[in-house]
Amino acid sequence: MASSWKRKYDEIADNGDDGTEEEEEDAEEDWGASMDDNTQGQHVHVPDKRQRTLSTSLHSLGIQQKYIVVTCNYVARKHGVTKLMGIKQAKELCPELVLVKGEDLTHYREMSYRITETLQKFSPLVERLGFDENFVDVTETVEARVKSAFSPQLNGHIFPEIEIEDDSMKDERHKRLACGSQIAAEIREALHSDLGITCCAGIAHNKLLAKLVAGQHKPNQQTSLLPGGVGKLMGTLKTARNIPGIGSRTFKRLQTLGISTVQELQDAPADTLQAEFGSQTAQVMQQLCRGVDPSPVTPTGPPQTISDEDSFKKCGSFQDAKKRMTGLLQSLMKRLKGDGRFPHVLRVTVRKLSASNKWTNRESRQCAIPSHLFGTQGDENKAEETISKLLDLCVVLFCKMVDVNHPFHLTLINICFAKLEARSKQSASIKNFFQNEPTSAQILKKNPSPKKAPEQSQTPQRKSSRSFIESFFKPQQKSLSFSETPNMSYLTNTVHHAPYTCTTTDQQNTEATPSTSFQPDFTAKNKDARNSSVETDFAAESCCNSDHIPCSKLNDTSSIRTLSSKQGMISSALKKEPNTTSRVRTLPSGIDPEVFSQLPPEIQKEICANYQETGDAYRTSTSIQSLNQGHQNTHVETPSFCDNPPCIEGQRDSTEEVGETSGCAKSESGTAEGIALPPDIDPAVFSELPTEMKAELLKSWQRKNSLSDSAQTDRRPQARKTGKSPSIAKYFKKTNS
DNA sequence: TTGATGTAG
DNA sequence: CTTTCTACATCAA
Repeated sequence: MASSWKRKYDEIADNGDDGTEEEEEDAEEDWGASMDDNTQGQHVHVPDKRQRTLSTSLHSLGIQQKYIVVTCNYVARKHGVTKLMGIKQAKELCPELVLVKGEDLTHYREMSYRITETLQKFSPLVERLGFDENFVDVTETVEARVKSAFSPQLNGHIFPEIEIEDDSMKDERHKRLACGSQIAAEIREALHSDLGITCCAGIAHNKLLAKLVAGQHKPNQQTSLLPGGVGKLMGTLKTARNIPGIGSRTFKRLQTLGISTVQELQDAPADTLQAEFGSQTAQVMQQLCRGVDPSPVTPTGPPQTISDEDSFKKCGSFQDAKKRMTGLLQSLMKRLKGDGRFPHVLRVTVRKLSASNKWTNRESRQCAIPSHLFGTQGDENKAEETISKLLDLCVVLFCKMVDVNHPFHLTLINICFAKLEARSKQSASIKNFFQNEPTSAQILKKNPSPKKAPEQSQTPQRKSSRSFIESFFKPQQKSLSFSETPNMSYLTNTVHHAPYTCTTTDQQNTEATPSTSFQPDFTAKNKDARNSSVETDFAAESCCNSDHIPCSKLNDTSSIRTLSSKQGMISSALKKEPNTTSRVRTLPSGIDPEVFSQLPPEIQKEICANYQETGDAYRTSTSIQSLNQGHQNTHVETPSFCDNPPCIEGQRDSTEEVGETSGCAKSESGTAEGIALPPDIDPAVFSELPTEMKAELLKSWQRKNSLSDSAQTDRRPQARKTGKSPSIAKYFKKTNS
């Protein structure tokens, strides 16, 4: 059923898309597959009546993400709907357009992994390329079959489409190709019967070619590349941009050199390319445009990061940002449960609205995740607690990029868990925290927990995968280089078999080894697209609600407060007790003092830094003020760091002070003594700096002071290049272990 | 190691 | 020329 509808959809899509790029079509098919599922009635998104109509392809259908139609079927296209078109416009053009939400990738992801698991039954060498494509190296099976004397018919299409003479099968390469095509057919059948998925496959002797041939016969078919067809296949590409590995940026640079077509790239002088891209990249491109791709099929292990993001028209308040981050953390935590590992690094990325760089402008900040956050065994009811702690970390990172004291406009927030490692099983004693942290982590790393990460079991540790283009350098397969010549690739539309693996066949004529690529049109079951409410606000967790007050107990000298109550309280406290060093320490919310005290000093520092700095900043602000003049005299508006009006008061006062004092003189003298430095700056070192440098540094600290931000990181990705004050700062940091 | 950038689907 | 979501690699600092 699924497949039949799918087939129809594909045909339609195909017909409708004549002049367009291949790759785009692939993508559409995949989304189409998901639509297919909706018509199955397993999920309630599309009414029954519509299913019928949809299945006869009379209805306009689109997949919606946010306010965009990411893809749509041919019927919709007839009405003028296109990819990435706004919902509004699409509805105007096509009022009866049926939209299916496609933001929640859960089901796509799950199906994707089931597909690669299925492929792994045929060979452990399966490399994922996104959610819907896989390369499979079937060399071993091919070798075995070739030896068995049985010579199979070639299954599926061939490229180019020529008559094959009878004795052509005497050519070893053809035999291998035929075997590869058989395997591809078997794989596709397995996908169909096990998962109800249809796909295309390409069979060739390297990944590049397998991927490219796969697209020759679109819906649910497979194509094998004959040894002599490489040149012709490359010739089918309209521009060099269509070569996998040459993205939009690279292509623009090529155009700069007057190179657009594959032919032009092939003809381009090596030095010209080298001058523009460097020798390595240049060489890779030269190989690619000739259909040469020595990169091995590198088995994909479990994901190295787990991230989730949310985009929106505007996020302009701290409160809002926290809600969104909370929502992201919640879904991330759910995903984490299914994985046997825990993240050790947390990264927050934002995209600020900016006139020019609308899409390219993402900024991120990351930090280590204190191990105790995930350390405990029972994550049962701890989830919320963990989320609240993570949120605090996120907020800190967030504030390093966004000055919440000033109006801001974000269009995206992403939270990423990285450095995924097995959790420590021992109910870590305090000692473990201190000494063995890194060690035990490393040990554990070598013994991955037998959890249930999908492909984990079979797959090799970790692939040292490289980006497409770079990957071509590395493994110089001897076999390939000499046996060379042959170009047989097998690629199936949805399935790529990459038959030869460099590793194995040392001397073997890899030439014959087929590599297949599979691109299943996996059908995701779109169970609940509904919980992925787009712009919906997530229930804010208690802890992040602004007015929520202090929590836990105090540790000797430390007072704990929730982040939200935060600012106001912190600043006022500091006012009362301006004396640095021995002052009360304020910890972020949700951090248990006892646990905190057990953390390695550097982690403690990390956690405190921002809060301390905040305090410092306030205390310091007046003295620094003068330096700030030239900068932005005014803008003293309310530094409403907290979302929570009530607690802003104290803070507001203090900042306003700052503003008012602005007229002062003492431009640099103040720098010496009366000023508190950020915690990670050694006063001794600082005092020895040239005054102008001090001024420069103070300025930069002051700028971010208002908030938290220890890293004086305020945006400015470019600051690095100009190498100014921010970057200078690091040289004066205390060596913190 | 961090953060920006490029690529891919 | 937009704008979705996720994942990975490389490279400069």
